[in-house]
Amino acid sequence: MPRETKIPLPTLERLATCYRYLTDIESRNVETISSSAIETATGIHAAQFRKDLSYFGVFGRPGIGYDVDDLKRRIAGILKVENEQPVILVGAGNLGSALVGFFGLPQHNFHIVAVFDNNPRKIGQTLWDLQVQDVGRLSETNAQLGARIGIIAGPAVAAQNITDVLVDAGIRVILNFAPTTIRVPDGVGVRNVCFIQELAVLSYYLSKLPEPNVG
Amino acid sequence: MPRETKIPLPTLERLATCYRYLTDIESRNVETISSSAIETATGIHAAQFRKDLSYFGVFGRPGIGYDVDDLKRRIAGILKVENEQPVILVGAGNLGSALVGFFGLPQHNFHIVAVFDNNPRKIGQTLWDLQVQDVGRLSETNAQLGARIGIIAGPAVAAQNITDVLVDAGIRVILNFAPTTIRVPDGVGVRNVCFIQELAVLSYYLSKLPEPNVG
DNA sequence: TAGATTGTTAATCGATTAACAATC
DNA sequence: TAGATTGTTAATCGATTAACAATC
Repeated sequence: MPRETKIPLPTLERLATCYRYLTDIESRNVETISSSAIETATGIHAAQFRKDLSYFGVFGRPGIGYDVDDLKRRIAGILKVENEQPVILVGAGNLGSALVGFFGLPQHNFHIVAVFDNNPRKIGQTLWDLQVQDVGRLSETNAQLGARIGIIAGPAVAAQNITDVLVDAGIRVILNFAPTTIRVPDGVGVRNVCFIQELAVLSYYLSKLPEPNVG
Repeated sequence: MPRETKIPLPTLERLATCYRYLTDIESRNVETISSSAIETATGIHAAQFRKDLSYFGVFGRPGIGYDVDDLKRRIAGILKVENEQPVILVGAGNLGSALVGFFGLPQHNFHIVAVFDNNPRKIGQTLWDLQVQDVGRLSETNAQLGARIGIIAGPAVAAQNITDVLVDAGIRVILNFAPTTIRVPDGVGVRNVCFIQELAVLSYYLSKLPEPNVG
């Protein structure tokens, strides 16, 4: 099998942004869209967007632009988000609860099919339509469910243990909300979301901004 | 005033990661740490980390490494996270509630001092130690509080309105959790966190991973 | 046809990495 | 001193942008 050209990570992130945008405008009756219209709406540079698509041989029509439905389908095909995918979540705290209840997830074909925690006070409780399960039974449960996407919404101290359990249960990619670095074996993908780091970067921005209304 | 060298964004993100890590190990009695130990712990390449620090004239000792306390203080000074900073939050839903209750925020000197919503059923309710206020009074309230950091935890359809209100109220940097692109005037900083986009990128990873146990 | 917008190339820009003299 | 690790330079690498012939 010929190796696919290595796709830059920023390209994938931009395609995800674009896909989210196309989902937004689907309801409106727009048939075609140009790369510069996408730039206006999303901030993604038009030439860059066209280049991003060119990695995958996605084509618009010169002089016209892109068919919205077609473009959306093509990007969905690239990101492999056309079909429902089961997701398991570890950590039934506030954040975990927010994620399970987040209506945007099913809308984008991600379905949280099980929630786990190690806190006996939480195990057995109901979170929306799911019953919180003992994290000790995660592997067993996922043998049935077959999820390959996992979300860590537990505290930093537990994150590495949770990671190990997830990987053991066949999870192949992990979205980590715990503010700590987790180690995974080769062949497992991780993305980290860390509120505090985001705020820290914004704090730097803030310190560099000129003060308004001074003098 | 001589213009400071433009700092690469990835440098700031790495410094934020490093800072979070140094906060973690503060409790353990480690006095010094080398750039390669930081690489092991955080995945940040050692040479890159040293280069990152060099933008700011932060120095370790050849042959020894970095004094942990000193390094932490210096990075805090760069990111301007040494002192408590007030933060206001818009959106008292599940995510907003999770953020207000997130113990990691005060630990890192970010204090959510007010929560707003436009839903009459939520206004007046208590979220942890805060009472949800009418978003219509945000500007008025923030005139007292003086927060310059804002968090958007509302739905995508409301995000642009919320943004405008925040900017109007003197907010200078915004952490946006709504899955949509917001427009801000020049001089206002934004960072977006979008769960769905993270999952979409992971979904791509997943499709590229070799299937284990096949054949 | 004229106008608009594409895909792609080449030029630019910026970030990462390797290497090493300096130094604790 | 010998070993370790720094800060910085130069080389490499990769991503972004501008420009334009092709084409609807």
